[in-house]
Amino acid sequence: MAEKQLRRSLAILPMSTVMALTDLSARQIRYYETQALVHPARNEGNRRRYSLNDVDRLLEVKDGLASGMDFATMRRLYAKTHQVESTQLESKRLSDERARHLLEAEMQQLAGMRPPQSGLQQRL
DNA sequence: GTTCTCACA
DNA sequence: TGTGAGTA
Repeated sequence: MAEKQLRRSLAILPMSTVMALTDLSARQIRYYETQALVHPARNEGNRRRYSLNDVDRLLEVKDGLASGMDFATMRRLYAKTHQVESTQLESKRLSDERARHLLEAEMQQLAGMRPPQSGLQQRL
């Protein structure tokens, strides 16, 4: 099972693939990196290589931004996400889906959007 | 051909 | 955030 988590972290996707998967421009993807929102690996030729987790993160950043969140907020949010994922791996108590909903709920709250008792929050 | 960094009539 | 320049 740690196998799946490991594969998701393999940085093998080139910029073109990530662009297609996220519908973001190369410019935006690189910019988010300067904002410490994603940390792609580099190959021998200094080309960025993204993992499935990176793509996932980029997608989260995308709608986080759409919800009016700023980079600082998302950075803080991801620091928590790491804790959530670690806990998940250690205790095996949370499924990937559940962790994702947790993240989304937090995004909503931090963004000061919908009240915490609506939608996502209830399904947790 | 693709991606990288840097810079901005 | 887009785009063009000059590379690797």
